[in-house]
Amino acid sequence: MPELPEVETTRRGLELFLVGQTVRTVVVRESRLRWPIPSALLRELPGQAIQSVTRRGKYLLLQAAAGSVILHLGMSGSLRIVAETIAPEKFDHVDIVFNSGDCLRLRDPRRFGALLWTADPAQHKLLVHLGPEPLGDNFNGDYLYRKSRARTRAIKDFLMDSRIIAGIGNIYANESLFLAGIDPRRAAGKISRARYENLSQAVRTILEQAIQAGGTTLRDFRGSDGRPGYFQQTLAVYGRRDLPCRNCGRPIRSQTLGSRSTFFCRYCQS
DNA sequence: CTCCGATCCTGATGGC
DNA sequence: TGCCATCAGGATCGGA
Repeated sequence: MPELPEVETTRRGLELFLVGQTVRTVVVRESRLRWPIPSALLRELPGQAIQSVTRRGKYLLLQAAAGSVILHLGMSGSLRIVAETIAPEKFDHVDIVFNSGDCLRLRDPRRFGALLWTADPAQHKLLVHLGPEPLGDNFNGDYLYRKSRARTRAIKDFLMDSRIIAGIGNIYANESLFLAGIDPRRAAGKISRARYENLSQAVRTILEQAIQAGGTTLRDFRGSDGRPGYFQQTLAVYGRRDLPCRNCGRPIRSQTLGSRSTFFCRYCQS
């Protein structure tokens, strides 16, 4: 599934290809995604040139003069650049077609993704409440420490709250907490400043490593999109229930936390 | 503030 | 072998 690192890698690839291209038309074969594709997008986007491709959390933004396309890949979304003459396959729901004859094709079997239009991304409902970027300058141990005071919810739940930090999914919350040696069930408000410093570093490290891994696999994202668990070999705890901890060898535990599967080592995380 | 369940959807899985 | 039931999973939202 596309996580922040994969979205970032996709962004880098799209940026090279899309900036400067002008949209000729938008072809919608299935409008029912997470939200219906707004008619404003079909009305406003044709004729617009893509000025930049940016990312906010797991959202991709294609910015044009009149507004921005907001893209989210959900669980199963993928994007490819193909010639418009290539026949779409099942689940290829939308083409954004450019004057060049190429198009940006969105495939999304589960349709948890989104394709939206906004005149002003800074004001958009989905983006305006997002916390800082985990790889940005405003994210550090101090920030987490301040935000978490008097909070009783589990640290993992806290980390996955996009209003606190943008774009940390289940996998990276699990992995970051393992690297930082913090028990995912621990109350956010009872973690020391020093441990939050560790945690913020761990989040950065994990995401940067995954971007590297994603970069390798996604280099040819324009071609096919087959990519089986690019970060899989590196995962320390996620999906490793009952397998030996890579640190101490004891079995990885799993339990549901905040209605999400959670993996951790009882001995290496406290 | 916090937790819970529902929601959107399909591929993967596990049981029979 | 095949069919059916279950469920994961990102993010939002309403309700307790």
